[in-house]
Amino acid sequence: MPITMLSEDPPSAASPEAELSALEVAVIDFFVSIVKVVGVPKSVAELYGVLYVSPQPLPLDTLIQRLRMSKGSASQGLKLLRSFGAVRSVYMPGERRDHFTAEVELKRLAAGFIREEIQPRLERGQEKLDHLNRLHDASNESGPDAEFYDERIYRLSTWSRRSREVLPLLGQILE
Amino acid sequence: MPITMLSEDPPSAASPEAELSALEVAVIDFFVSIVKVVGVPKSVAELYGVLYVSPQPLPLDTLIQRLRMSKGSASQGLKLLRSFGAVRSVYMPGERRDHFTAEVELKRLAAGFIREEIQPRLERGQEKLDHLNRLHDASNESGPDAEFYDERIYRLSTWSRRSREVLPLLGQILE
DNA sequence: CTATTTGTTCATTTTTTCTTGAACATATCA
DNA sequence: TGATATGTTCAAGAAAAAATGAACAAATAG
Repeated sequence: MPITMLSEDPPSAASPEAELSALEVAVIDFFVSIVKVVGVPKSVAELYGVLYVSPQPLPLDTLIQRLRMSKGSASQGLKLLRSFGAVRSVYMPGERRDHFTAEVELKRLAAGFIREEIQPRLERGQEKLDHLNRLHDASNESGPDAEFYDERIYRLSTWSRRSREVLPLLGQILE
Repeated sequence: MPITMLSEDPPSAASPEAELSALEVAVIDFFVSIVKVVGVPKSVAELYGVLYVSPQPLPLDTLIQRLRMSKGSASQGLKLLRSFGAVRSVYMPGERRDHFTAEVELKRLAAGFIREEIQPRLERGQEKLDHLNRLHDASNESGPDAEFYDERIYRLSTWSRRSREVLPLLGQILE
């Protein structure tokens, strides 16, 4: 986020091509700094940041102009944000273009992210684990370390189960 | 993990340059499949996988030979794993080289990862948030959307606090 | 129906991240 | 001490991920 985009004026939806305000820059900066935790591209954090501090829903154009971002990135970023439920498109009477607004409940954000990003990975892990179990059952290992292998493989199943138990809880904990 | 490295033989620490066994490949495959959740390089998952199914602690050489990995990657990967507490180096009587063994308690693994990777990021986020708050206090905004901005900025603090509360809990939940 | 606006997809380019390998440091042995 | 073994660091190359921009599709206004 170039410092040169700073503006003293308050952010305004009335002027789509206005520079980002100091407030907007600071909010975006916050989102960009934490978004790496969840492995999402910076551009997505930028989009979310602008929508987060916008009193009005904004159309694609406005986001592109204010963030100096390509249409492709913006379109894909919004698609991702919508899949998480982090952004919704809002009907604006008399407006032809889609307008987007940010979902701001932490609980929902977390739930969407877990559902779309974490769960699928855990499922793929589970498939690998099934394969591993079949392999182990078939081999009928009987060396001196047989017990060790049994234990380690069994432990993976425990991990897998534990993770699947904890994830939904996480959603509940967040208020 | 090339399929050509498959071996029907049981994994053996006695033969450091032996091909990876089918069991080892399957275990590594499992770790590689889930490691993207935590944003750690594949090579690190491979190292951990080999140690996880090894009845004996293994030295760097062995890991390099069996995984066909460069010395640099192996050294750095082990450093990272040690920082998480996912791998410990073990004293082996009469052995000159360091030997490594995997920590297998999910609770400890999670705690180490949170401490080393998540917490620092949240702290940097908190700094950004402090900056944002100073900015907002100084500006003394009074437009029609003043309340809206107040609410959104306040909400970020709530998120930040909530995250810091939940993380330690996570460690406790995992048995 | 046609022209225009709006939005998506995807091949290419750019950026970031990971891996390698060689130089350097450190420790141990003879 | 010098020679060898072990391990780390880091610049450069390779691989992966993200961003761009142009072609395409869909919708709507005239």
